[in-house]
Order: sequence, then structure tokens, then C-alpha cells
Amino acid sequence: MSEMKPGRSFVSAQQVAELAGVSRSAVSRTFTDGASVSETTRKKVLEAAEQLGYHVNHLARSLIHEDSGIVCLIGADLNTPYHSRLLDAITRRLQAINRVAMVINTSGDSDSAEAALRQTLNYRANATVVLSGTPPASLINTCINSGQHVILINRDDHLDGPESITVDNTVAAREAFHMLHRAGCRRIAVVSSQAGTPSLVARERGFEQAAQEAGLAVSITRAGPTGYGAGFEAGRLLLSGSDRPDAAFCVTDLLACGFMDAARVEFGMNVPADLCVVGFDDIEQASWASYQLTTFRQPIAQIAEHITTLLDSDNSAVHNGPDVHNGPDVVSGSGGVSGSGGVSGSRICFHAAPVWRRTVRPK
Amino acid sequence: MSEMKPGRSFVSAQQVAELAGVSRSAVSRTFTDGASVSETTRKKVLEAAEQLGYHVNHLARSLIHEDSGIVCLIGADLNTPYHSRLLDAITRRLQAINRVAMVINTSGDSDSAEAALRQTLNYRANATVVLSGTPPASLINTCINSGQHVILINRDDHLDGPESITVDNTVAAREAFHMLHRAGCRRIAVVSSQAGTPSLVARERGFEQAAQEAGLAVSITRAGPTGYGAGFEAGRLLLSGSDRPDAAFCVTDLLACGFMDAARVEFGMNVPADLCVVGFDDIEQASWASYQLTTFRQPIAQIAEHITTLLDSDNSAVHNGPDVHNGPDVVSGSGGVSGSGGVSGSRICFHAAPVWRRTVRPK
DNA sequence: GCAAGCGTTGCACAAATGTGCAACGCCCTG
DNA sequence: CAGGGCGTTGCACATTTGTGCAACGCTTGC
Repeated sequence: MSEMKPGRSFVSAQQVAELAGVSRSAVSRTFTDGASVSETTRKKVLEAAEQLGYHVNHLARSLIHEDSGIVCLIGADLNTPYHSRLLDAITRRLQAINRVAMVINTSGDSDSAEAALRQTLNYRANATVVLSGTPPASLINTCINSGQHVILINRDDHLDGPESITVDNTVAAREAFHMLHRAGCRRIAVVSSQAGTPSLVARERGFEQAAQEAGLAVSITRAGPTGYGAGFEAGRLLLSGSDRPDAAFCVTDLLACGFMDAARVEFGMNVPADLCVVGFDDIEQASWASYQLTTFRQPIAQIAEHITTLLDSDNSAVHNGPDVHNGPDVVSGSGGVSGSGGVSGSRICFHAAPVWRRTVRPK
Repeated sequence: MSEMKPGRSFVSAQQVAELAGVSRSAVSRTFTDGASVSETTRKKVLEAAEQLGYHVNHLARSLIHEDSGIVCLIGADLNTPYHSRLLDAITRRLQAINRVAMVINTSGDSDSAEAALRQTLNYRANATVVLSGTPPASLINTCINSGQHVILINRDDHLDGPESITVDNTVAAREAFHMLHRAGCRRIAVVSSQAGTPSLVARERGFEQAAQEAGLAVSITRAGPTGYGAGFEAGRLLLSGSDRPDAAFCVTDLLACGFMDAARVEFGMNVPADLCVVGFDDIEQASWASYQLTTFRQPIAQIAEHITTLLDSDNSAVHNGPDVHNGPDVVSGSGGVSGSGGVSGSRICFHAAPVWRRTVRPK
């Protein structure tokens, strides 16, 4: 079956029409939902298409429709557990609503976020989801003015135009402090990185603030990039001093894993007997038996699902199930108008729920 | 700056031309490398484009050229450390040669590999890279006949048409056996999964074969999907029996991590004193202090680079550096003709180098 | 000063598709 | 049997871009 000529090029609707003995319009209508074609010609067309290996050219199709079906995902450090899970979840949800993901990796250069947004515009993407990096505001406005959705994930820099999905880092970080404080910890270290991402800064600040309100001072260590190695290094630095901390809040699970390993391997410490640790993100490794890390869960599935609801909001012709996606976890979903000139995009903020495991002593 | 009308749609070259007072051809030529435009009109066009927020429509552009610039990456379990690293490396390399990656996630349905290949054709992708799953051969042929590259990664099922990049799983697995055998291990277990991926099967077989030649019998345990949980479960099963194995070859690092944790946490065993472990892939966690896993390194960077050289092979106009990409690691790069009707795609097989860490006793 | 040459510009057509409109044929009804 | 109506079909035009070809103008050399 499926005997096709060695054409060495893509098959066009014209060729199918000629083989089937109909007009090109008939071919087009055969592959258009709801178009008027008789059953006999439809059959002829489908047979010819199968024989030639024809597939509708979505690029040409999107010249006419507004909808290209492409959604651009822009991010760096895609090999990170958190980012890769997010990527996995988003791509899966996008396909469920007949979109396809275009991934632009902005690791490397600093100005690659700008190039990424340009690609988004070049390919007439339906929407742009920014997972990391901060593109210039003027380009974001160009995207929005072109009719794109621009969705910022976990970038708390309160820009005016784009839609944004965040996690309540500050509240969670405050909760982290109280978990450790209630467990009796008094010399608490904050382990962060030099990345300076808005979310990380918010976690540092939230924790620091809660500590201050309780009359405690905390030290912040930023040993390198956000990862296992930096956490390990931070552990080495902090635990070799004379007055060891009795707890650490690591703004990322990867940092926490590195920190824990340094404590155990390099200093023979016992977690949580000698040292309590709290992380953030709830990556898969946090639940591994070697770590059993108490942490805060990023609601990745809900984030991915909310993205799809944002995309569906302008495509009125949707036949989905009832909208029961986000229940009591939504902290704030105000989509009101603000600012001077432009209408602000909708904002939603999910709650990061604590996940109790074994790196914090029970009170 | 960048004052633009609230057009709510993408800007076309026509609008730029009208604003700049030139013909649309001039706009097109301004954004085409090597086209003949005077400096004055180029300036007028660029200014108008900046003002309107114009970006060339790559979809329309690829209607004329053969080259869409899109490369489809098809894979499942993208949140896995191995796959996410591969994805990260490939997307980065693709951007370096001015391609953009379209990611299709085939987790979930079983027949989604077929749908993925259809998407590839729909979007006139320049090439299709299959990271996992086995698409039907007829569709692969359609892709090839349409002028696409089809590149299979680590799928040792010797298909005829597509290009393939593999790692020499069999040789590495045999080496794994000899590492353990030389370390004095005699009751060796093989820990695998129920996935039945070609690479995993090759690793099982290679190890089993080497053991047989040495006069040893090995047991193969397949506790579930390829992941930490299945490794942990396998450890629980294997180590609770009366005659515990003294070594385990886990066909994946994730399985190895789970297995090690079961041995240590559930049974209080010491690695490598009581039990030697060898993994495969060299994921990041293998180098963490808690594991220090002896494993085999997948040459991810070289795989990604080889993909780009395959893509450049037909685009003769390339101005890259000298081709010094794959040195002595290449095992077999025969691209000869074989089979009856079709020309077989090029095949390359990289060597997976052993990475000695601390989970195997030194002899 | 005139003609040749060259750089630049615009027209028209190409690429692959969707769709409004008119026409055509068939069926049913009066 | 004729006419109206309806489903189907093809033509032509729309989408956005690149490019060959011809024309135009400016410069330069004789």
C-alpha cells in the first residue's frame, strides 16, 4: 500500500486533485471540517491523497486563518528537573487542544530572549510562554499588538501588558520560616544562588521578612548558579564555620539536595537531627528515599492547564468539558484594568502547598 | 519609541511599504540577504518596520523556499533527566544553525507517534528527530519521500530508510559485566524495566551474553516503567530473598538510583562494600555525592552535533568551522547502500564511555 | 553631448491553501 | 412534465512573501 512516486518534495493539493480527477477546491474541502463535499468525491480524494502521501500544509493554511496553531515556549536551563517537568506538562496540554509547541532555548547569550521573541513573531505564533529570562518590554508590546498572547510564568516583575501566572513565593517562604521556627530552629541559613530570578528573590525576601518579624536574623548565601553544585558548595562554606546553622531554607530543591549531601558526606551530619532543611519546587528527586525533602510544591499541572484556558479564551469555538480546573488553590485571579495606557493582562497566582517529608523535625 | 497602531493583527510587508512610500518588493529585498536595495530606501524601510513592529512571516517565506527552518523533535517522557538533557542539547545546537525546534510529546496514547509524524508533515518540517517511540514505517517513508530527514536516536531496530544515531549498547553492557566480574562479583542481577525499548533490550542482551560466556547465569528483573520507583521496587524484591545478589547492572541510572536507595534505606546495605552497582546514561544525579554511581556516559553533545551535520549535508551553503566534531569515539559510520529497493540512510554509532565512580569495588 | 552600463525599482507571477459566489445537476413536488 | 430547491463543484480571489524581468535613472567615458 501507499505506493508513491520518488518525488523528493512535498505533495501539493494540486497533484492530488489531478490524480483524483477533481478540482483543487474539492481537495481543500475534503480536509476542511464542515465543508460541503459529496461522499463519492471525498472518497476519491482521500484515496489519491493516501497514494501520494499528501498532508495539508499548515503553513499555507495559517496564511489565511489567523491561527497558526503554534505556541512558542521560551526558556533556559531546560535540563533542570523543574523546567523539564513544566515543559513536559505544557507540551502535553497544548497538544490536547490541537496546538503545537515551538521551543526556544535561551541558554547561552544574554540577549537571546530578544531573539527568541523575534522568532515568535516570525513564525506567527499564537502565543508566547516565557519560562525564564526577561525580554525587552517594547518587544512584548509588539507581540501583544500583533494579537499574540504573552504569558509570563513565575516572573513577578509586574509588567503591564502580558498575562502572568505566578506562584505565591512570598507566602510560601514565610510559611517555610514558621515551619523551621516551630521545629525549634534558631540559627537558620538561607541558601540561594546568584541568578537573581524574580521568584528566587521573592523567596529570599519573604523568608527574611518573616524571620525579622520573629526577631531572628538570617544569613543569605549565594554560592553560584542555581543547581546541585552551588548547594553543595554553600553547605561546605556554611558548615565549616564555628557556629553551624541548625536549619537551612534552600530556595530550590536542587540547592537543597546539594546542601544535604554536603552536610552528610562532608561533615557526617544527620538530617534532621542535626540540621533541618526545607526546599522549594518539589522536583522528583525531593521524594527520593535518600532525601525525603520537605518542600513546597509548584502546581505544574494547574499552571499548564491555565495556559490552555488562556489560549482558548479568544478562540470562542471550543467544545471542552466544564471549567472545573482550578479550585481552592487560586490565590488571586484579578484581571482588572490598571496602569495608564494599556489594558493589563490577566494575572493569576497559585498557592505553593507545603509537602511534609522528613527533613524537618516534628515539633 | 516604537509607537504602533492598535492593529490587533500581524503587520504585513504591504503596510510597511505604504508607510515608507516604496513598493512591497523593496521591503522584501530589505529583509533578504544579498538583495539589491539602495541605502536610502533600506533606511526608510527599516524605520517604517520598526515603527509598525514588522517581522518577516517565515511561514509565507517557506512557501517559496523549500526550507521551513523547522525541525520536529518527537519523544516521550520528556521530564526524564536523560531526555531533557538531550532536548536541551539539540535545541541549542539547532538554534546555532538557524533552525527552530518543534517538540511533539508522545507520552500518553500509544498511536501518538503516528500523529506526531503527521504533524511533522503538516508543518513542512525540515527534519524529524525521533527520540522515542516507533512510528509506522510507511509514514517514515512518506517523510523521506517528501524530502525530510528522518533521524532515529537510539532505536536499534534496523529500519532501512531513515538515518540513525545510536550508542553501542551491546559493547558497553559487555564492558559493564567485565567491570563487575573483575571486581569479584558472582551473583549479579540485571535490573531493567517493562518498557522494552530497543536500547534497553540491547543492554540486557549484551550483559547476559557476556555473563554466559563467562559461565555465569544472571536474573533479569523488570519491575515497572523505567524510573526511580521501578528500581526501588526491584531492589526490594531482589534483596529481601535469601540469596542476595552481590552486584546489580541497572540498564538506566534512574533505576540504579532507586535500587541503591532501596539497598541502603530498606536493608541497611553498604555500597560498594556489600553490593556493587553499575548504571547507564550518566545523568546528572549519578554524580551526586549520595550516589557517585559508576555508569556509562551517553555522548549527548556529540549526538546533538551530529544531527546538525546531517541537516547541513543537503544545505550546501554553509559557512561553519572545520568539521572536527567526532574524533575517536565513532564506532561505525558506514553510510553504504543496502537492501533491495531503497537507499539506506547513514548510520553512526557512538561509543558509551565508562565513568568510574564509587559504586564498584576496585579490584 | 550622447550612449553605454550599472544599480535600483516596480510589476507580475510563483508558492499552497481557504472560501464566497455563481452555476450546474439532481431530486422532489405540484 | 416543469419548476423550485438544495447539495455539490469549480472559478476566481484572498492570504504573505520571494524573485525574474523589464524599465528607469544616474553616472561615466569617449
